Amino acid sequence: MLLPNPYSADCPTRQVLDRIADKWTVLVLGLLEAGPRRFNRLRREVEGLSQKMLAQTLRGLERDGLVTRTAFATVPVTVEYALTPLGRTLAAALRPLIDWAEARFGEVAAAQRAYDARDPGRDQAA
Amino acid sequence: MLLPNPYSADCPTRQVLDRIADKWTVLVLGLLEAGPRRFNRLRREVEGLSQKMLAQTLRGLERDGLVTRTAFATVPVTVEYALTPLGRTLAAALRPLIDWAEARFGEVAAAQRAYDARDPGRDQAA
DNA sequence: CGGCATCCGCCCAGATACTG
DNA sequence: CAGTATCTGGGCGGATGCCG
Repeated sequence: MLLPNPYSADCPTRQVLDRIADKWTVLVLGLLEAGPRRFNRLRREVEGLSQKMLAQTLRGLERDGLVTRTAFATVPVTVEYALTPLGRTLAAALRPLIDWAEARFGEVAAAQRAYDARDPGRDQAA
Repeated sequence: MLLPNPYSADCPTRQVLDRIADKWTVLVLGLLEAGPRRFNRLRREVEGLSQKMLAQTLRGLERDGLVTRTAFATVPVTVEYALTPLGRTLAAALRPLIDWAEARFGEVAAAQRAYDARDPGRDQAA
């Protein structure tokens, strides 16, 4: 087998990264890591996530074998989403990223302010 | 200070995650982790990355204090991009994700095939 | 409750041309 | 080489309405 190379356009790892690149995937996976959740609960817990995008995100995750969708025949119907074992391994791989964001966001924000405040024309020279 | 909460729309960590969510950021950071790179080299090494999107991505990374841009007064001009210390910590946090993609993409692809081949109407019930 | 279908506006990304 | 400027179209995502 050829080495997987995300820098090649047709490599499957690119598809995987593209899914992660989805605006909501990381957040949804993060919530499901704590336990199964119902549709509207996820919707409420991720601020700014529309019902359409949530449905779309969940279908994509289900298709990739990362979450399971289970419908209970209650009235009205109840649907629960949960991580698969594979999904749990991805959530674990994402953990350092979440931690980084929480630990370093202050430095990023400071860099942004410094960048925006500097002389617009200037340039790092050498 | 309030706890950073990526699930709140106005939390700065959301901005950080949104940057990672960029289609190209992870790939560019991955390349720069191996050492400084010039503009056109990056462009060539990431298949499918247009010059416009690369410029845009690099400007965003520079603004966030994750990469430095250094211009050499050669003819024609030479520009080199390199990770900052902060950028290196992010690249390190991204490593498990890259490794996951390379290790597990086969399972994801298999799940996709199984999903697409199944009876379109069916549904996981309980 | 948990969706799907439809419509639509807006932004993003590609293509192209030009510049220091 | 390393960009910026401008135009343009397609698609993403929001809003709304309907259904099991």
